[in-house]
Amino acid sequence: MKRNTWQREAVRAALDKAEGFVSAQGLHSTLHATGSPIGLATVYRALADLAAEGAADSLQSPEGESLYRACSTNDHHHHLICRNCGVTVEIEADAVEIWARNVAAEHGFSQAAHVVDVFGLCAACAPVAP
Amino acid sequence: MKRNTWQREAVRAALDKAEGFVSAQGLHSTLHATGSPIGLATVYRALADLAAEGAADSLQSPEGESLYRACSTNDHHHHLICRNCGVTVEIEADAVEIWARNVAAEHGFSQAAHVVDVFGLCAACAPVAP
DNA sequence: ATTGGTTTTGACAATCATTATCAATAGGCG
DNA sequence: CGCCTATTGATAATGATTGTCAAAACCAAT
Ligand SMILES: [Mn+2]
Ligand SMILES: [Mn+2]
Ligand SMILES: [Zn+2]
Ligand SMILES: [Zn+2]
Repeated sequence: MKRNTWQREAVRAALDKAEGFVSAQGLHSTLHATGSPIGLATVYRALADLAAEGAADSLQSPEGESLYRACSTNDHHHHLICRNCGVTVEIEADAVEIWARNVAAEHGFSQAAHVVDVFGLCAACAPVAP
Repeated sequence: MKRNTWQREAVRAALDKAEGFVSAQGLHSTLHATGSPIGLATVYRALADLAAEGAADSLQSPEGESLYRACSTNDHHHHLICRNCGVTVEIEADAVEIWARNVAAEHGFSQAAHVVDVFGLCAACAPVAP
């Protein structure tokens, strides 16, 4: 049985407060900055748990770091992410879902999953990082 | 000026022979297995160069490892990848390109790039890894 | 409220991929 | 051939992530 600890709640809360996708290291830094003595390994475990139970979305940054986000919906969706400030827009696109399913089927692939993310500069960041 | 070394050619050749996406570590192992004394750092550098000059495609595996492939075309395209054996199918889909461009524009994002990959089990691997 | 079994934590070590060093090596032009 | 310099590779360093395990915290049952 899963137990309730302030550490898990702290991670959940910090993830909710975050503007966009954040790394485990980054979230740990943020938590420490606010006075929390939570351990780094615990942050990693909490984020992995949240992702496993569907309470958080995760993706690999272009640099290969694992990033997490508390999304507003638990339905399957994708993201438009600012590569400068991390702000994220949730995107639903049935057309892409159907396309992915068909592409896999047409080539005899089963148990297909897909990674669809768009990275760019948000309107606020476009001026500062041309 | 860039010099020609047998190491660069060895990496290029090994990448051509590979069925699908491979990691730097994996390619280095393969090269060693065939008797090549090439160094690991050199494989990393050669792959980075090939990717930078557009001669190879690269992507992040779901586990966060960088994978490379010598694709048949240098045009922009995406991939359908067997997560068991690595065999890869190159996919072109204008509909997805247009969708990605529009999604970014609609939300005021500029300099947008996208990651679109489909992972599944190829027809040959479906039986062995249900 | 106290107990006791089980889960969770966290400091630290261990992994693993990737990158940085830097002396030795080897292209390639004159 | 000889020199200059890009490249190599053994090795150390880095950085994210995971493993270890004794101590601390949960929580259901007393
Ligand atoms: Mn989708
Ligand atoms: Mn595309
Ligand atoms: Zn931004
Ligand atoms: Zn396969």
